[in-house]
Amino acid sequence: MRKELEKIYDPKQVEDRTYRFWLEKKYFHAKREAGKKTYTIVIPPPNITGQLHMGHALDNTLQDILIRYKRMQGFDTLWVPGTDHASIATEAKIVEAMRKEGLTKDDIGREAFLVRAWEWKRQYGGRIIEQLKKLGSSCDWDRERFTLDEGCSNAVKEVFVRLYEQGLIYQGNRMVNWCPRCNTSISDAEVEYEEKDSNFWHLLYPVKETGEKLELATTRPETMLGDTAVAINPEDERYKHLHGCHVILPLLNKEIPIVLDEHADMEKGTGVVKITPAHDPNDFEVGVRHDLPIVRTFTYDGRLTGAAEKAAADELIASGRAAKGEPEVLDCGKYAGLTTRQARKAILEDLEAGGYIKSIEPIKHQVGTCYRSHTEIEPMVSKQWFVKMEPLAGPAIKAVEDGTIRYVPDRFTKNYINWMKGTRDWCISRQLWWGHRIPAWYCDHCGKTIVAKEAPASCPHCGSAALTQDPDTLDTWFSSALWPFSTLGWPEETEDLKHYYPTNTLVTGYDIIGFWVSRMIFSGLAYTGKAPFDTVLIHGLVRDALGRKMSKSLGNGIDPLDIIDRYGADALRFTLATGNSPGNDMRFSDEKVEASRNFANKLWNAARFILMNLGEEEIGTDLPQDLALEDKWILTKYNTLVKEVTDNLDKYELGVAVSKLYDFIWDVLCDWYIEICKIRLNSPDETQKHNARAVLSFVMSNTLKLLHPFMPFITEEIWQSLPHIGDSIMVSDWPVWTEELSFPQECADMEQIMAAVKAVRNRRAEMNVPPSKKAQLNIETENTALFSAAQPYFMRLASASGVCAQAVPAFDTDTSVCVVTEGAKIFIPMAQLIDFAAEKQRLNKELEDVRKKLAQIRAKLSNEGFLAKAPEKVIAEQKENEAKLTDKEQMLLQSIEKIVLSE
RNA sequence: GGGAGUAUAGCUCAGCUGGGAGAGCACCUGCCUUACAAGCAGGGGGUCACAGGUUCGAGCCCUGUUGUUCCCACCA
Repeated sequence: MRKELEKIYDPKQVEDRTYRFWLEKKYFHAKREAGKKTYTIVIPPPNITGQLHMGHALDNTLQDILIRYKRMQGFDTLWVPGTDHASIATEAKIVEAMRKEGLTKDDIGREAFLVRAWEWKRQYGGRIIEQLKKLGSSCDWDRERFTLDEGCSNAVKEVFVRLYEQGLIYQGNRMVNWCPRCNTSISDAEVEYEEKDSNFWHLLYPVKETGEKLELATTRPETMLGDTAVAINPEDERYKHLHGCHVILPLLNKEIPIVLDEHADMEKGTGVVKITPAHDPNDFEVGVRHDLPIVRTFTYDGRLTGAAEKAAADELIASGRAAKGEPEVLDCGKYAGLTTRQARKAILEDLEAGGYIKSIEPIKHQVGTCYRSHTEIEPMVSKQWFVKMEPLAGPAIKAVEDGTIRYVPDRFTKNYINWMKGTRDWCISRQLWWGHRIPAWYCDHCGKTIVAKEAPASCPHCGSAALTQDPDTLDTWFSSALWPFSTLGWPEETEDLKHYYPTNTLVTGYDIIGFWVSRMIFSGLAYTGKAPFDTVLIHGLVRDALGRKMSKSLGNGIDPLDIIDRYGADALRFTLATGNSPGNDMRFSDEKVEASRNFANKLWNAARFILMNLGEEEIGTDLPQDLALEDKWILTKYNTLVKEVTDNLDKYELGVAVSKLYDFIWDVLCDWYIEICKIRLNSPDETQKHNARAVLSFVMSNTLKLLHPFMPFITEEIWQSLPHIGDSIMVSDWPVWTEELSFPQECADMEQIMAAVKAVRNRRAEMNVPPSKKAQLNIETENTALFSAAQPYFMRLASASGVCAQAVPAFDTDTSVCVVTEGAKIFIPMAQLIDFAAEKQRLNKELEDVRKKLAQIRAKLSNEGFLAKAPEKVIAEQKENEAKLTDKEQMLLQSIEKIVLSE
């Protein structure tokens, strides 16, 4: 029973139903089939706080195309889905929600906070999964994972303990980027630079020994209370007399040394730099070199320190439990408790009053901000956990250099290697609650640190049972880095891990190569001994129609769900695949989706036409024995398409593959083949009818397979209506190129006729002859058999009333219009319809064009260099062209003469 | 400061290893030709950013210039 299809394709009638059908049939589920090659992708896990945006839509469309393609090719295919706990982003949202209730984290405590967080996850974590399903993603939902689930947490602990034992994780007082808003440290990669207006304040610090005033510039005067030195360049002639001297720090009246350090750039400013080791990364390094005291003057929530903070720090230092490099804390006295912004103002006022400000110079300044909250980050010395990168980076660079892992497109290799080489130690501890808690305990008694997967009962050093776990959690990316193998069960040697790891293709945007891809690579190599994937397919950003980044603040984001609602998931996927070449950004606009929607509708109507013509006849999936010229032509074209689509998918040129499909379906299949088939479908000959139906059905059904990875819903719907074997197109066999469907001679013949049809149409259109006005075609050709047999084509496609083909010139050329195409001169006797003057003008223009081209070719052919050095094939081609054009020139001259005669 | 991308029709972009400039949208003309007006047929429109170079031949390769986008580092 065949369904009656609607005139306009309605995705809403099809998509949800079809998706449920696939789920029920368990087609997405990977079964670990012995003897089959595997193909595995792990999804870049979206944040549980997130809503599906265009970036996700693109990323997942590309993955689904690859997965569906490989599945049809017979691979044992697994696409692992899941979500990311996104510690900093999620925590921020929960804190924000609590703030509206008038609550803070400290009010409710860690446990109650985590209860809320899990509740949040329960409520929103599923949302984005449902949205991915709307897209048609064929993920194995039975294997869905979450970065904070038991298995992933186990993997995290395993890695932490191993790295600690290998000395690759260490704890230390180091300069970190502190976000006072999020109240946590963040990694270097999480700092974004934004240009802001600011000032250079030129300050004057009195020199103790000479009494002169030393001028220096700063952008952050509020840090001056923490200055522990002033640096000058050892080579700087201007200040040689100050070597070994001291300055008096204004406001505090504290004596601090003048140190000699390369960091002081003689070219910049006055060549003098104030050194604040606790609050500037460079100054910290200077401090280490000169063994300067580190004086912290900011609290972790961005205020100036006071007596209480000083007392706490003093006590810690006195207890002897402070780690090496623990900073001193200053009681900032009258400034204590001010925010850094308030402190800047107050300190500047006091400096001004004391005559310490020489001048103020406005500048544009790149300021580091938190990628999450966009708050200005404060560099702070604080005790954090770090991963030592150097030993891990080496193998990760090698794996890409030696081709174990390949970036597509290749240019991102360089990008990656630069990142890897430049990377500093990775700060992995976060002062947050939502995340993997660091598996480290401190003995309250002896102060030693214990790192273990499970909480130890007592201190292995002193036996004390009084242990306190490190309150911090790990950077989200620490667990994401393990994603390709933690999701498959690592560190357990699970069947899935053995079977599906290493994975194959990782699909992601270039914006997280540093954050994520590089960390997965070194993690995979270090912990599993294998590269986690063989190919990294990089795509660009989806921008709006004006080329701007889609962002919340601009409000120019386009909601993929809205697009699906209006145009269907297939149209969205097709749009995203079509404009896309690896690594390049793309612009998204409604017009493009409309074009895709129109394409879907075109396909739908072609299918309707075929189904309508199949009638009640039972047609198998085989081709008929007796193929017509047009059948051999379309099959040859189809066969080529199979090869092109397959090759381009293998090269990850998904955009090229999909545009080949578009051209074939629209131009070749619909505009030509279906039109030609109408001849036989309307004929009374049942065999002819049957043959046309069978070939149409064959070509459509197999073309649908090629299109299925791109437009899964509509292809399934149509495919099931056509004669088919099996339950679903998504598990049908991917077509392969075959010699049997290659008919080069017939293909060339057909194209000769098509060229003639086009020429006739063209001429008629130029002369404004309506299609209803039929005309006889008299064709002078050496291939009379072909053109005579083509009479039905000309009648159907070129408004011919009849065709007469002869080898010798025998037509009444005086009353005919002539068009010349390859292999034929066609005379159309409709002199009475023509405006002779216009026709003559047109012919002259064409003659001019032909002669221009001819001159070019002749210039080449008379060039001795060309004849000597160009390949024979090219020379032959040029000669052939010359002959054709010469022929055409003659024809045109004759035609012009005819017109002149008949005038 | 270091690196990468990109510049082709009015707009968005293809153009594979050098060998007669392409598509979609937009525009113009003619068609409701019983699958599709979300359609069919035809058409106009380009100094391939600029300047050199290599080559018999350059949109494509090399050098430089300009515009534009992005990444990394630094900016006391």
